[in-house]
Amino acid sequence: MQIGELAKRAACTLETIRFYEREGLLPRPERTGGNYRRYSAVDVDRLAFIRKCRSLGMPLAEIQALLGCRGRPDTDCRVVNALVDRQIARIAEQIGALKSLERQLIEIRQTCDERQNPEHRAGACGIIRSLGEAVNAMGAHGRQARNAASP
Amino acid sequence: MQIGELAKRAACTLETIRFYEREGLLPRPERTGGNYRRYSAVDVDRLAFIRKCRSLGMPLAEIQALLGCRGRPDTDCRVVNALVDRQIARIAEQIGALKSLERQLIEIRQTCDERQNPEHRAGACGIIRSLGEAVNAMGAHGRQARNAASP
DNA sequence: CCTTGACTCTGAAGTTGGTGCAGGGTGTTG
DNA sequence: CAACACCCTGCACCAACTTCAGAGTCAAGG
Repeated sequence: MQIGELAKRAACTLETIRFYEREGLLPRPERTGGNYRRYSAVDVDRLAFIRKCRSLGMPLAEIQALLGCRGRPDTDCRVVNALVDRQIARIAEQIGALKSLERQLIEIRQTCDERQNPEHRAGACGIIRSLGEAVNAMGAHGRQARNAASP
Repeated sequence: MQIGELAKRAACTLETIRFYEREGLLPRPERTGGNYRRYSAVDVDRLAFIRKCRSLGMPLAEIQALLGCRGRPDTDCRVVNALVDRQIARIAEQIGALKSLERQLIEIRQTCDERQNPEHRAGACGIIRSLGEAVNAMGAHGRQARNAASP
């Protein structure tokens, strides 16, 4: 099959596939006479694995490691467990950080009391004041949720 | 004060300050004879505001808008409310997506039964198998948590 | 006066995980 | 032979910074 078919089966784009190839997650495939990439069922499996891992939020470097374990069945699978555990820990940490953000935002939101500010002037708005105050007792050890503001 | 002092007070790096200047979030400051940036208390406040908003996960474009509201006290503060509400909604959505990931990862983690696989061989590890399976009934409408895997 | 060290400057490139586009080539069908 | 779908490469772009190279500034010590 060619790249469009593979993309359809993995529900991703052609660009993503070529990107994974550049990054070394997918092997360089054979080419047809017209220089088209040609893929097989093995590639479908491998790409499905990668996309599944990505959908679980794993970084490509760790997916790379998991693919290695997958290819060598004698690998100690505690390596695999460790990677998954690390991912679980990361996600849990992010959830914690986001919940903290959510609490703070809701608190800040409530400082705009519509009754005390019936003309809706920003100068009297508690939100602007709240946001000007120093960061107090933020989430944990100085590390912030770096990507909390993704689109 | 010069940039290092401002960075210390805002608990950020020099590069971040220069970056905000390039992006138009901080005004271009006066310079000393030696071409060093010189800042005042107003800049400390403004930067603190920006960092607070960033710590709450807001994108720079929205912080820009909030800074505008902050500068013009007659602005209708419902604009501010809308920005904060939007941010709360984003955070809530992200928490939901991450919780779904967490559930899936924990489920997958449990497929490595240490009793059934006493030699810890990856070939017999249920995790590798689970990760190869198709993505089934993932979080909501095809949209994934793009940045779930931030370091 | 000179040197050392702390501080600052600019501009460019790297990070992550892709997305989008321009400008072309290939292959099938009518 | 034209239209169209499909594919190719290589580069630029997104957010929000971070890192780096190479150079300039300034105060204190010898």
